[in-house]
Amino acid sequence: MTLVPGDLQAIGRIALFHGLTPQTIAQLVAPARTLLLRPRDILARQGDPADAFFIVVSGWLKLYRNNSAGEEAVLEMMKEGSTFAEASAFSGGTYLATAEAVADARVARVPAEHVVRCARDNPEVAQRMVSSISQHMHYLCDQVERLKAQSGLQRVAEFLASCAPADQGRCTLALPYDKMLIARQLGLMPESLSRAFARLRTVGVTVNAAQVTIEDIGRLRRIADEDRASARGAVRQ
Amino acid sequence: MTLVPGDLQAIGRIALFHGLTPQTIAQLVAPARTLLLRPRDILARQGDPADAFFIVVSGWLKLYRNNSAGEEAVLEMMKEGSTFAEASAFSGGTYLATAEAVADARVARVPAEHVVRCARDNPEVAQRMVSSISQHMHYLCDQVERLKAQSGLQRVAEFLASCAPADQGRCTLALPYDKMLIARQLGLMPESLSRAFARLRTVGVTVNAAQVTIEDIGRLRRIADEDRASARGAVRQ
DNA sequence: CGACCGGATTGATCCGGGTCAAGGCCAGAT
DNA sequence: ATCTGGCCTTGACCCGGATCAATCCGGTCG
Repeated sequence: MTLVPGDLQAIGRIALFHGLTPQTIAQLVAPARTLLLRPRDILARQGDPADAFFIVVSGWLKLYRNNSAGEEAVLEMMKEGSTFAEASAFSGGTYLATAEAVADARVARVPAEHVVRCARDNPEVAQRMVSSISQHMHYLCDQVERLKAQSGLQRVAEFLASCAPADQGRCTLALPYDKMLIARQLGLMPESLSRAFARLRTVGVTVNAAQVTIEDIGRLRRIADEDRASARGAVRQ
Repeated sequence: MTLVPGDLQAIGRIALFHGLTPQTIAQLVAPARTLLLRPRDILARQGDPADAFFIVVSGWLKLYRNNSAGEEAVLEMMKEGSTFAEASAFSGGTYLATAEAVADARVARVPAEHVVRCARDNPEVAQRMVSSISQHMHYLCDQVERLKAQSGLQRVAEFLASCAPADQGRCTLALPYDKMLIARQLGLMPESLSRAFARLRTVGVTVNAAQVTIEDIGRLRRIADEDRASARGAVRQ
């Protein structure tokens, strides 16, 4: 299915392409097709040749890998504006993870060789692609750091803080997808996530189904940033 | 200090540049300077503007981040042939981690703007740079997967297997750097690494100071690849 | 409407690994 | 040769999170 004008608009809004002329963007996505995905549809499979680069227009997808024992490790969640596989498409490699829809989603698919050509013709485009890759690396580094240096409780606190629209103060929000996914994304079992939510009640966080209210976002951030021992102390009544 | 012929030779041998003509390589590293580092010297600091890209000619460096609580999380160890900061240098960003020598090291430093110019002039070079970035992403994805899906013991088993020259059979090897670093790289405390080595004795792994002998590398690999429960079972006498 | 099913919570228990402390070992300094 | 300090190992203990199981809840489908 070809892109509708709304898709093009959505793509123009994403940070990756900010500052590019509308013509450049139009040219870049000219041969793109929109894919409509339903939950459990697979967009790309880890290990397959990366013959395209993807831009999420709407919906949610999870990026995950399954190890040889069969359990899946969720690497990242993608929503509107997220991009996937730019590095692999560029370098002629394979997809580093499987991308699977977890809600109805619209995704623009740009053939790899077209992206490579555009980047070759227009250094500005090449620049943006590498910036985008760089952001992904940044995200992955953050994730490794968090897994090595934070407790599960702290990762949950950080996740909630990252969902909040502001940097401090009070807020209420809705969890973006189900708790099982949140748990797997944070490297926890669903039961452990439940208990983490329960412990966070002592610092003014209440979770009711998908509804979350946070009394003080700053406090949550501080818990995430402290060392494990202090964080433990902070949630004791 | 300018590059010596040996440096150029070493750089030509690394995978990133395989297949490029000697002239192209020479041009790429023409303005490079060699830095001589001693243990604890810092090559680049997380957050500083990425004004150069680095190629390790010899020695060992650790890439790490320190969180706000002050503890450091080791992301990666670099040795001869490793490259660092290509994505950041390319996109005009900042270094994503601190690079610090842990043994005497020689590192070639290529100014960022020169790399960008070379890539612009020569699509082949751009291609290689992105491939290199892609490999780094691959490594980071692997790491996230391991931290989320494997137990400490399994990560140790995988590390040892990755040090082994062969895929199966018996071998002896020397640990590449001290155990404290190995532990931090695997997201463990040094004590836990010691205990992991001790538990692996039951599957034919003996560690004596830096000397390791592995009876059956395949068995080690299998332990790393199983699920946590089976791996636990495998090391019970 | 009731049956059903998958997600979410809660409890009981177990194990991995972190923490704290003591001691061994080796290398370099005095 | 002795001292000293850093790395490593070992032991005792505790805590976080996994596991197993029961229950609950909300939505869907007959």
